[in-house]
Amino acid sequence: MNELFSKAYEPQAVEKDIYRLWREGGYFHAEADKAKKPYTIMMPPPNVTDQLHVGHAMTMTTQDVLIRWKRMQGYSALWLPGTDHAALATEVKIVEALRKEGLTKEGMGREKYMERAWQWNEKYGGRITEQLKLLGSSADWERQRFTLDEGCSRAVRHVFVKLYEKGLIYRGERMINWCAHCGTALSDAEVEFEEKEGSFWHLRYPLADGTGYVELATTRPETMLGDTAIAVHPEDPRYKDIVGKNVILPLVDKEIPVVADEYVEMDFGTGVVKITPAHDPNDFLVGQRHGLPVITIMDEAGNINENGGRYQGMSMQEARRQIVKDLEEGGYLIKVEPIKHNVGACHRCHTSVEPRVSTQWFVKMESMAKPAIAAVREKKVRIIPERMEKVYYNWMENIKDWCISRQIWWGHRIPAWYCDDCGETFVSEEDLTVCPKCGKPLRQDEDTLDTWFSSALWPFSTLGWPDKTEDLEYFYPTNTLVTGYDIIFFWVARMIFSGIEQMGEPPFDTVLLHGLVRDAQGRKMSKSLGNGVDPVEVIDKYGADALRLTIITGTSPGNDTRYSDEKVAASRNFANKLWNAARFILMNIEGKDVPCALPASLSLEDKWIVNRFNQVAREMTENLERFELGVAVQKVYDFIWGDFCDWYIELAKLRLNQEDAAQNARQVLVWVMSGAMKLLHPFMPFVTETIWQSLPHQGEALIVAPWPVFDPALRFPEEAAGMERVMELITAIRTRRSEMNVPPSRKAQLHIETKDPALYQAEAEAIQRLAGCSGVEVGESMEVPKGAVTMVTTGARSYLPLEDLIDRDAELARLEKELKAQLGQLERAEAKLSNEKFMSKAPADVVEGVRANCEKLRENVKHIQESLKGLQG
RNA sequence: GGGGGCAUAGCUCAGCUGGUUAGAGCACCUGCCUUACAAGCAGGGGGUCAUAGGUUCAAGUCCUAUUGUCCCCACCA
Repeated sequence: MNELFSKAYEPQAVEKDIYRLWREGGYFHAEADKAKKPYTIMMPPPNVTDQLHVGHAMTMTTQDVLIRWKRMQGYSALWLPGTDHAALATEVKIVEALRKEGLTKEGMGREKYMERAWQWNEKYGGRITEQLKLLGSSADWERQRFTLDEGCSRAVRHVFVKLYEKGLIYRGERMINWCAHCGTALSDAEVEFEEKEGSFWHLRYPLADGTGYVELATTRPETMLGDTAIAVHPEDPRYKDIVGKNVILPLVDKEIPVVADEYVEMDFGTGVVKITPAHDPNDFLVGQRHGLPVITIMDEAGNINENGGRYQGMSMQEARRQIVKDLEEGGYLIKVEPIKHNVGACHRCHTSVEPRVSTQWFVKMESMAKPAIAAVREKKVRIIPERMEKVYYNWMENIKDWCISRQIWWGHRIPAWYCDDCGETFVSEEDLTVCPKCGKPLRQDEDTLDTWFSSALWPFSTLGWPDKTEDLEYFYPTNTLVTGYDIIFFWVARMIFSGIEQMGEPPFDTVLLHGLVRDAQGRKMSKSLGNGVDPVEVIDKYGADALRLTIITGTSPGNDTRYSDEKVAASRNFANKLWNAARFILMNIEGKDVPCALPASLSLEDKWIVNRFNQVAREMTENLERFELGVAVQKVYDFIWGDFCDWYIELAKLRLNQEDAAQNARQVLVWVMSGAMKLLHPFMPFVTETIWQSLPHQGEALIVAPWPVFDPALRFPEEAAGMERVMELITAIRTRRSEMNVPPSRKAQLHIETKDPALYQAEAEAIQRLAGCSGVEVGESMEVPKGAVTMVTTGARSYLPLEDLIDRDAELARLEKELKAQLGQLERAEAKLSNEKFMSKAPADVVEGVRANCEKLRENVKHIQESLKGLQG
């Protein structure tokens, strides 16, 4: 026997070797193979600098289950892996690393910085892919890509130029979200709103004609430096007279007009709004409508600029304090009211974003959003769970232009060049140096692109696009895109419109959205809470299979799940269960020639287990097709533990000791175990491969073994039902013995009264062994033995004489209780059958079911009544 | 302000298009080292399926409302 087969499963001892076996076998690699159908998953590229967390474990396990299943089904299954340069997220880390060395990016200059960034990237990046391998990810590592590699960069430039030429990319002065800490513009999707305690400062702006003042309220008093008007609602009777007049902007001492605009809500605050077109998106629009000047008062570092007069150089926070103080001293502050309001924060660093007008590059969204919406509406792209479609529509239908330029250096530099001499702008796939118009030197745009611009192209840029490659032809469009519902906007939506725009068809047919993994208390895992789980540690302790099983068990698409060590321990126990079942089989086939094939003749229990296996194979396939991974794995778990181990192996033990029956039993054991390993393999690849390799098998590896297909020749419904009646009896005896505290050593002769003696006779030995009887007597009718307990089960009444152990009154009471229960059920069933409406409206098979049940209950009742009579008499 | 999820055993969750007596894992109780496994085996207790209505022959499942809880979007200064 294989000496690896220690009593307990030790994942650490096998996982590395098995992974190497797969890689060396080249099983992860997929080719454009015309003889096979393609099945493709594009791995959502983790950030280069990421460390494995349970969220990755969820995403990757889900994808690996699907890809392994499809590979076994005979598809050319490509799971294309890679990493994302994660522009801003990574730059933040690089800058931080430099800071520790006392360096700044500005200090070292762009060229030096990029050199260092790439070095840093090489050193710290890529750890994530090694960690993904620990999970068992069967991705095609030969095709691994990086969003900043040469091919992806070429695709990015190609798309940029194409969209620019179509007028879908433009540069302009617009209101954007500015993160002063990161020093860059952000897209709307990168702003998170957090509810914060703030203040509502009520201010008094004097009318320029000296006839009084106007009261207004603001949450951001410092922006008054950029006020170019105040606004009231045109219908507001309170302010009719002042529209068109000027007020004096306090502290700045400048006259600004009072305008009327419907944007103002009369009921909110005082009904007067200060208008700061440069630092509020709504004010910007009001400003445009009224031709107001736009005065930017904040610089890129988040400080008050030269337009801020004596406040110049202060941070926005400092300026606020000083301005409030000055307003108070000047008598302009009426009152301060506490208020809860939502404040936008940078998705990366969580500092408050400041709305700010600046010149940026944008992608025009309207025309691309339309076909992207239609693709989902028409089910060209199916979103699972379906309810998430609404989230997608809602975003796509209200989408604004996408700000794609970032004032950082790590990323795809915008392929735009400016001629300072003639003022022309050139956008080009090739680097330009001199102005094609006037021959003067050109200056390239300093900015880089939003990281999601390149990941939006992932499904085709990774297959060689813009070249027309064989891979692209074969694998595009891809099939299943697996990701968390939290990045529908960032990524899924953008891939869909990019795929349609560039390739003419959506990049995948299905989006499978899984939930988030939370901690045991249901909280989001986060660094600040310190409740994160390191999957590498979990794998070390329990094994990758246990982690994978835990993550898939009990989850359904789109629903969050909780992680706990206890769950992983339970999964580890299941791996151990498999291991021991395999050990048992190996012990029994050692030195014998046992093919992995069903024998010509099958016993009752063989037919039962084979029938069950066949059924489970079908149910699993159905559930996998519906992406119900949690249900699918539950089926095979129950089959292996509940049916195969608890019943079939125990039944087989008998036959293994009988010369004539042993070989058949061995073959069925091997065949079913091997088949079960196939069904479980996508979920628990390491332990199943290890076991499968140890058992007699055909083919070189389980990872490429054919997925079990439902086989009509293996249906044995009659025999399976018979076996289940026998099992019901065994359980009933065990229960009775346990209830009566009969010690296991105490055995008695079992009498079975049944209309189907052949069935029980055939399984007499099994019943004797599993129920702990001294012998079994079967007959069509028999006298109730004295001092016996009675078991009424489907199709049989059985007696177990245990005279001295029986409390006659207790046994009577028990039978009475059971009779009552059965009568109650019978009554309900009969009521249904005599209910005309039920009989006329319920479908025939339901009626038939009730009728059959009714008959069974009547028989049970009869049996119990007879037993009662016997006991009383 | 708009949208959505969840609410089932002490805990974590299944329960597909409504159809016999609502399931599993963990925890708990009882008895077992039955030569694959004590990370195990056998048995057991425990649920008026959040609340109130409604549809139906039939509701955990469908509809309406309510309560609690979590999330997403919007961002009225």
